[in-house]
Amino acid sequence: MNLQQLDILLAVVAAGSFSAAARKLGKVQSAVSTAISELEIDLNLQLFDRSGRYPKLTEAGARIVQQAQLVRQQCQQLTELAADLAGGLETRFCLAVDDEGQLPWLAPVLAELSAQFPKLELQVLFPLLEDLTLMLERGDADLGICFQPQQLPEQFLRWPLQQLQFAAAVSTAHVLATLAEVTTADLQQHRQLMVTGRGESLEKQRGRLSSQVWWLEGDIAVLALVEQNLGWAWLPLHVLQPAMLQGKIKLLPINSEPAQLPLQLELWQLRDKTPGPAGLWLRQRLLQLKG
Amino acid sequence: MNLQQLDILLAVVAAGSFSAAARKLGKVQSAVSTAISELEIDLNLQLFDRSGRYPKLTEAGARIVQQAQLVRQQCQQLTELAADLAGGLETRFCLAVDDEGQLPWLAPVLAELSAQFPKLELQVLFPLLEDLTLMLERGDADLGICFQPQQLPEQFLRWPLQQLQFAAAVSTAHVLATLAEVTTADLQQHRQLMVTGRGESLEKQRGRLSSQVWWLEGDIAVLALVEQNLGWAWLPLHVLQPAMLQGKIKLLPINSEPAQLPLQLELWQLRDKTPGPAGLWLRQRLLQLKG
DNA sequence: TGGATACCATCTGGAAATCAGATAGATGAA
DNA sequence: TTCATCTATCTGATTTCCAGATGGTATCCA
Repeated sequence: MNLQQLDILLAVVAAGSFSAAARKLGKVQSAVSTAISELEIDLNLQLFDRSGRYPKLTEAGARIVQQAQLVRQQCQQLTELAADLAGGLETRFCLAVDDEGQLPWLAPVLAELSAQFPKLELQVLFPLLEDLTLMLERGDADLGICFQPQQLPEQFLRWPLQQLQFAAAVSTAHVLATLAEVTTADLQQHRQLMVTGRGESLEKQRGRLSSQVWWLEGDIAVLALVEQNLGWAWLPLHVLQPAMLQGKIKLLPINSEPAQLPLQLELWQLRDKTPGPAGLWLRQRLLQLKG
Repeated sequence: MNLQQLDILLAVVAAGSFSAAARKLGKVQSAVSTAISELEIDLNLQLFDRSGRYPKLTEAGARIVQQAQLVRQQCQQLTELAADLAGGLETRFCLAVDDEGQLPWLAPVLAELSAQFPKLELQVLFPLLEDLTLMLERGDADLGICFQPQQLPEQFLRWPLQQLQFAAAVSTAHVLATLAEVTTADLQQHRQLMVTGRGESLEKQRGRLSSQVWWLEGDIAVLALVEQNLGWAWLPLHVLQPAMLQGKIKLLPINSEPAQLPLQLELWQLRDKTPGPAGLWLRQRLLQLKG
């Protein structure tokens, strides 16, 4: 069996006769005739009923044509994939996002990415803090979305994205929730819930006020424990919102500083790495999203 | 691009080297080498890194191999389908069942059929009474499951299947449900709900007692209207059972005849039609189900 | 370091498949 | 019946395909 034979078979079905298919394929009629004959021999099946003026598909032939179309589609996909890869498309693209709390605004962009690069194999991971920079450094991730750090690393190219508002929150059942105004001294006396990566770093101490801290991997986990009244925490507003609307938690009104603390979100990429078309597209799309 | 090239590619990946693949394929090493080379030229992609002793798939090559396997699978399916069809497998098999109320016991058999003939294209229809015989006669259906008729047709081969128990039932809210014993005279005075096909026939009058009848296509519809207290009906016990357990309907105790009326289920096939392997298997399986 | 082994790329002549064109027979419409 | 159009088959020329030989390279081991 042969790909050409299948192509010819499909052409014959589309054109309605061997001769017409031959004309359309730029071949001689005899070529088509023999190709079909040999396909019939190979499959040990009569595909056409030639008793009339025009060849007519047998029932078995019709089934075979269906399957032949599937084969052709897969071949088509293969050549398209090859063309994409030859054009430099990444075989695998890994986006590292600091915390899955970003997903709500990120998911629509990923949907666009999927439409733009249907053959791309995408991986989205949520490493926190220094875990993310480590992945970028190692080349395990191609592009990173994270918060502006206190000490700026040299090996990365960085672009600003949107600002996220952080606020301090507690369960409505918490002692702090009863106060009309809260001081940092108040905060220091209660357990603080904080986000951590899997290693140690200075970065994760940012925002620490309390001496007693529980560390959790991810905003979602922190929020869950805040709801369970296990402490207070700084969290992005959009992560807090649903629980606030349900009346489970309350924002803390802090006296000496603004109740809401803005943090700059950034897009990172290893300086000496040239991204492929999907990486370029995604970078550009994320930057224009900011404006 | 070529099917052979893809085969060779897969063989190389499996064997780990061009030479080993050649040995396994019964070809010369040069054939494999040129085949891969030309595939690379066709796809405009480097599939292997040849810098080492053994060729190593590139990342792009790995993606291509995945897709090549899909192509091969579809081709495999095509040849298997061709072999099945060449072996006489029906391109399409239509089973006609008198009423979908039979499905509970029939579905497991169809599951077995699916396992036995995975490539078969099955159609299951539920024509009633004379609609079913018409479909068999016309060749629209290959095998029929229906009730033993009053006048026996000559053009069919017939095999007995199991017996089904029929009973008369009404809604628990019906006047007849209050009686401790019911006579045919009682039944004659209330609306009877009966099954009908889409045409007219004598057969559908069987079991008619009342002068006032509503006709419905199928037991399910009849049961639904019985539950709505729109009349009484003869129905198979296994159709009545769920509604009985829910207390929606009640069986009628009839004085002069047994409360339950058995009807013989039969398997039908056009006398001069030779079935394919799936038809033969299904017939045999249904008959051994009876014993 | 040098030899042995297994690997890949390339070349070449002969075998095999493929193709275009010609021919003959068949069908269906006018 | 005639004519246009179809399919099957044959044939010689071209092209492709293949096995084998050869040379260069990577890896292992003494």
